[in-house]
Order: sequence, then C-alpha cells, then structure tokens
Amino acid sequence: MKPTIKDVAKKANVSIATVSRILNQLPGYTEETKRKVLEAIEELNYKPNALARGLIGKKTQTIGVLFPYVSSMLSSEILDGIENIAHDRDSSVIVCHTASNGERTMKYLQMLHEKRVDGLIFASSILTEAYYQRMVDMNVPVVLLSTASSHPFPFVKVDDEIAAYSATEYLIQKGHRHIAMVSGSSNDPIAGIPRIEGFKKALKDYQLPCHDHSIIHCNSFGFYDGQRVLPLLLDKYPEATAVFAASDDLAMGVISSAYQLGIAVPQQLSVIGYDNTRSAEMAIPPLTTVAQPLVGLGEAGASMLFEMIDTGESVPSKLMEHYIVERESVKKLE
Amino acid sequence: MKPTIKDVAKKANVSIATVSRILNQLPGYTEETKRKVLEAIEELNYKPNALARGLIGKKTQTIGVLFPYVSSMLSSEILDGIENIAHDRDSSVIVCHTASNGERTMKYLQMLHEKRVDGLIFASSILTEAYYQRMVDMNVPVVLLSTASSHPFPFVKVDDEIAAYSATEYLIQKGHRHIAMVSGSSNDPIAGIPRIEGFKKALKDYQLPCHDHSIIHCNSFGFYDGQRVLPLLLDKYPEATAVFAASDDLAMGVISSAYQLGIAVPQQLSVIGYDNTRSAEMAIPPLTTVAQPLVGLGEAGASMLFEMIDTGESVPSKLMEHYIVERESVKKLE
DNA sequence: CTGAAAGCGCTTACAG
DNA sequence: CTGAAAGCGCTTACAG
Repeated sequence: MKPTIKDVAKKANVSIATVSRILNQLPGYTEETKRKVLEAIEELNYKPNALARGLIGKKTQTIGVLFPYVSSMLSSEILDGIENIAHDRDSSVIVCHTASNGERTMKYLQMLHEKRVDGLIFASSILTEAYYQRMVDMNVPVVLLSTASSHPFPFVKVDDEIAAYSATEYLIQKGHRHIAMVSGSSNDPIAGIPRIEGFKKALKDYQLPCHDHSIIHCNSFGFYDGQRVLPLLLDKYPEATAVFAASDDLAMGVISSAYQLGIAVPQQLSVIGYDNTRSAEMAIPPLTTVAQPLVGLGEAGASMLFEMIDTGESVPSKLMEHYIVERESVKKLE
Repeated sequence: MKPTIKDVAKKANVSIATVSRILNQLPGYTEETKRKVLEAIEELNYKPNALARGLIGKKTQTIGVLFPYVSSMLSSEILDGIENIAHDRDSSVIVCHTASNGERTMKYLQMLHEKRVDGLIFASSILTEAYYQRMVDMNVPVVLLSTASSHPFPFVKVDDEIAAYSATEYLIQKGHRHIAMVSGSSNDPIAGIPRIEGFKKALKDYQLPCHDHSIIHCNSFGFYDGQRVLPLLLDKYPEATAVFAASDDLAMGVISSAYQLGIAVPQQLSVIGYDNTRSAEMAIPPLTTVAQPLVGLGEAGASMLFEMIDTGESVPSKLMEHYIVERESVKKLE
C-alpha cells in the first residue's frame, strides 16, 4: 500500500519523529540524516497524509467558498482571484454552489464544518440569521465578499451606491438629461437598493427629473430581463436618451432589444452597464460600464481571510474602487 | 473546545463505538439508546470530524478538478455540472486553476494527493506524460473531460471533428460556397487539429474549394484573436461569404471586427461559432453556433468518476452529442 | 541530534 | 445490543 512515515523511517534507519522534523523543516538533525531521509522519501515516493496532519490540530490548508451561482462570469472571475491567493498560500479551495437555496447552503456549511476548513468566503448573497449562526458554530474566520451585513464579519466589496452614482453622473456629464435605469432585482438590499439610491441621488444633485417611470424594476440581473424590459421602458419614457443598467448582462439585454427594435446604440440610445464582466468588451458596440475589480475582489477577500487565519484576529472591512471603463455604448450629446 | 465523539458518548452514557454505529447507520442498538445519543449530539452541537474519518481509510468525499482557466465561461459551466453531481453525492469539489502551467499542475496534483481526494477530473488540457505518471501514483480514478489521450483513462467529450464537420455542412446547406475558417490554436491536438480536419472534410465531401488561405490560424481561442484576424482573412479571401470560427469567443471577435469594418453580419458575412457559451445568445446578432452540452459534460464526467470510485473499475469513454443552435448570424444564400 | 510515547477523533473487528 | 482496544498516519512535548 501507500508508504507512510513509518516506512520512510525504517528505510532511513531513523525514528518517525526525525522524519517528521525534516518534513516540517524543524530543527534537530544533521545534514547526513536529512540526506538519508530525503533519499528514502524519494525512493518510496512518499507523500505525507494531509488528513493525519490536519487531525493533529494543525490547519487543513483548505478554505470554503460559497457562491450563489458558480457559472456566472462574475463568480468565475472572483473565484479566479481567490484561487490565485489560495495557491500562493498552498491552500485548496472547495467551491460550493448554493443556487441561493437556504437548505442547500446549510448543507454545504455542515460539510465544510465536518471537513474542518480553515475559513470561509461567503460571496454575493444575503447572510441570513441561520447561516450566521452556523458560521459562528464553526468557529473559523469568515469574510463576506460583494455583500455585507450587520453581523460582525468583515466584508470586501465596492460601494454600490457610489458606483451607481458615478455611472449616472458619467451619463450626465456626457450631456444626457433624460436618463432611465434598469434596476435588476430592486428589492435586493445589497445590489438592488443601493444602486437605485445612487442613481436617484445623482439625478437629484444635478437637478434632473426622476419620475416613477425613470426606473424599471426587474426580477433579476440577467440578460433576458434587460431584453424584456426595454420596450416597456421606452413606452413610458420615450424621451430617454440614456439608460443605466444595474449589470452588464442587463445592459447587453437592453442593447439586444434595441437592436431588434431598430434603435441604434449609442446614436439613438446610450447605455452604461455595471460590473465589467468579460462580455462587456465583447458587446457590440463595446459596452461602457462601471467596473468592479472582480479578480481584485477575490484576491482581497482571500488575503483578508488568510490574514485572519494567521493572526486569529479580525481585519477591517474593505471598500474597493470602482472605475468607469469607457467604450462605445455612450454618445456625447452636444 | 469542539465536542468529539467522546463527549457525546459520555453525555449519552454509552461507548464511542455505539455512537459511531448510530452516526453511520450501522445496526446494533436499541431505539432507546439511539434516542439518547441523538439527543446528546443535538445538545452538544456535535459535528463529526471528516479528517478522522478519512484517516481510517474511508473515502474523503472530495474530488479534485483541474482546469486550465477557471474564469472562462466554458470552465464555469462545466464546473457547474460537476458540482451538481458532487453535491448529490455529498462530496466536495476542490478546483484547481492550472493556467496551463506544467509546474503549477504538478504542484496541484501533489496537493490533491496529500489530501487524499477520492478521484480527479482533468479538463480541457493535454495530458502530459508527467501528469499521467503522477496520477498513476495517486492511485485514484481519473476521468478526462473535453480532452483525450492514449493513456488508459476514460474521457468524456464531444467529437470535435464531427462537430466541426456539422458546422461547415450547415453553412454549405445554407448556400455558402466560399467558406473560411478561423481555427484557434491550430496545433492543439484536442481542440485545434480535429476541428480543422472536420472543416476540410466537409468542404471536400461537398467538392468545395479549400485553399491555404481558407483557414487562418491563431494562437488562442480568444476574442482578440478573432478580432485581429478577420481583416487578414478577408484580405486573402475576399470572396468568402461565411466563416466558421472554432470557438464562440473567436466568433464574437470576428463579428466585432466586422462591425468595425462596416461589414454587416449576417447580410454580408455569415458567422457560425463553436461551444454555445452563454455569450453566444447575448451577441449581436445572436450567434448561431454548434453547441457543446457544457453542463452535461460536467455532469457526465462527474457521474463517470463517481461510478469508478464506487465500483473500483474503469468505465467506458463517452462521446456527447453536439447540436446546432440556430440564431441569427448566418444568412441563407439564394 | 534523536527516539519512545501519547494523542488527534474516529472506525472496526473481536469478545461478551 | 454493547464496550474495550487497536489502529489510521501523523505531530509534539519530554527525556536523554
């Protein structure tokens, strides 16, 4: 069977304690013994058993990440960032796809608990009381990513309200006076409401009108909602010259719908998105959007988590900078 | 500290063996003891330690998945499928992002070995001799996903040559006679060469010309290559009325370039892609493409892996069906 | 510099 | 039906 530390010890003619020391770069052996042991390891093709190691109480070198959807561009770029940092730290990442399902999330939490992960990243969902309790039970560091809560876990995200404000302001500075918004899930306390507030605030600060029909509410942040909703929007607010979509997918839906309606973007209608996912640059026309540093969010979240794991203390929350990526979907009005 | 099986045993006034039996639904206790034990578990909020369990030699309920890029639409949909099946099986998935880097891949393999994963899915990369050796050392089932090799691991993929043939044939049936191909990484033995062969074969079967300049070779399957390459293609092959792009990203690049060149798709140039990633439906015009069942590939690969884990025997390789998704990027020529 | 031994939290024969 | 004990593969004081 697979060689164990005993086999190595026997082959090298030392005790398992010595092998362990060498494996863990602890002091206490001569160069000569080290050589012998390394040689035995090599010959036997020995690989230490991480389970046994973890059992002793050391870390498992594994973190868990919970995403509502693992197959969205958003999640996958964030995951990319997390994975990069974890790799630098010789840690593995277990991904969990919750489908925004409470029961499923609880089950994942249980699994991650049993596997004794060193920490948790909880991304892009609302932290319920039940999740919170379970996480407290686990007694490991957790960081919230692209979400926030009143519970005492640090988060990393961009300021949605300010970012939405920026997007709207950008449109205003390009000369637009009749601006509409496609809001996404408008009752979502994380990604819905704050973006709407930012939009409203910008309009107000610039003394521009914000009617009821300036904002059209959807049930999701997805492409099809954007597509579905543009005709309705234009019907109620035909003077609109620009729309701020609360996600890139929504924006792509809007552009797609405009295309079908024979409305030229940006000549007749300007569109700005939110996220700067990979698809924004592939859009026709290339989509102007307010960028979230997605990979950066993942990296920051993972770094924060590892710091907590190392120090045993919490870290401050972090707001990441958004920025406007100018492409070709917004026209400057003279 | 965290309660262990001992604490539960003490509280319920039984031995740890009995607790273990109840935990694992083995026979050998009265309803009454079971009740007591369950109660103790509940009160102590006891969670079994998966590390200790795994150490005994039982499975770790964890599989490892290796992707070249974790943040591509392709990978993330495949991962979605894998994760679904793993969840049904109460298993976790560790994702590894190899960046197509040999050293990094070897390191991941080492980590996964140390963590004693129950099996491996190796996706979308070429299985080198070194990887193969390491995997054999690990002595766990592995399945190849969207790739194949002469080594004796089962694979699941679509038949690239036939799928490419279908795409080309589709264009021919739409009346196109001058068809070009944007090939992606043309020396890639998995996704490069077979698609080129399929393209050539279709042209030949229908007695259509295939010149040197009918195929333009890229270094990747990415958007920017498609974008960069269209002008070159058209320069050498101006009569082309349709192009088969070896990936959706490539196709989006072609469409984007056409847009900038003032060439209308599909009126002046038809484009068919390959993959049917999420972005295909968001393209303008919506992209006709030959679909790989991405989530299905992930599910099939994971199912095969778990079957191997359960039975200890290999399973047959599997070719998944591709199919053409007709959208609006191909024009019928009269 | 080195080893014997206890212990991490479980499961699994074995014996009763 | 139930428990004592060995053992999974390591790490960590402790003693020399």
